[in-house]
Amino acid sequence: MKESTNIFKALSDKNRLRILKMLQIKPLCVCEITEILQLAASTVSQHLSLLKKEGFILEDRDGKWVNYLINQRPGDQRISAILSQLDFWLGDSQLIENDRQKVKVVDRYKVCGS
Amino acid sequence: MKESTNIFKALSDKNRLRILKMLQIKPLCVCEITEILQLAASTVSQHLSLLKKEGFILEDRDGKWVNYLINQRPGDQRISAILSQLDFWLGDSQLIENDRQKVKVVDRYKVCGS
DNA sequence: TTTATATTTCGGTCAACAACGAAATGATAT
DNA sequence: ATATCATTTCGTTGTTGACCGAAATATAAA
Repeated sequence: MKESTNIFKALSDKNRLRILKMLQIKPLCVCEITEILQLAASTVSQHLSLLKKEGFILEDRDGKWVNYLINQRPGDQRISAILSQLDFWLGDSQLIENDRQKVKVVDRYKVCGS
Repeated sequence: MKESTNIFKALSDKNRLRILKMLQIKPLCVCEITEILQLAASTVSQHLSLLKKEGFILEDRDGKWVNYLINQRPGDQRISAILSQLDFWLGDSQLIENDRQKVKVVDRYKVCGS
């Protein structure tokens, strides 16, 4: 029997919250997120891996890209509760708003593999 | 303007969650919580200080004791949402159930200062 | 005032974790 | 098959946070 993980832990990291809010705009691949957050690709990959493990997001391979997207039907009710109320929990954040603006215009053919 | 603190951070620590659930039974002083969690009093004091700062609990000095209690009217809506749904977020935990049983019988005149 | 008890603050240790770059892997295109 | 690009895994490093004991503070009792 495995000790249940603390659901709040996955959300205690600011960059993981930023990623979740970005994915609410549209699915993104690792290098797009890397570009917006200005973190190493390996770091972003690890955040995504954790969010996936906890059930917040899904991955969908598309050729050489791996797209990550919000999990619309999470097994755990608490996940869907959080996802549907993320704005309520986070409040206003200029940083996150900026991220989301960038998501709308990011182009993987430009930002990846220059 | 102050950067808003991440509300999930206060809840990412297991012992702080245990404390919150204990205080939902009844107000407790530091040494009672110390006895039940089997942590140093200084550690418990720090957890309580953080929970108070975030608005989850209040303190109420009573002579040499400082009682901590759930904040029934938190300024932040998110706090009351969490407090009223803590069971939903935490699920079943034998550890926490045990804590709460102990809260019901703990006696500060016995466990403190001997 | 002195003593005792409860709590907080302080300084330090250790473990957990976020971050990085390099190497390994997966997939496409040449 | 080889080259290229996207991603993941691995090993390391610096930071953060939980924890402790000792010292300082607050209150009550003697």
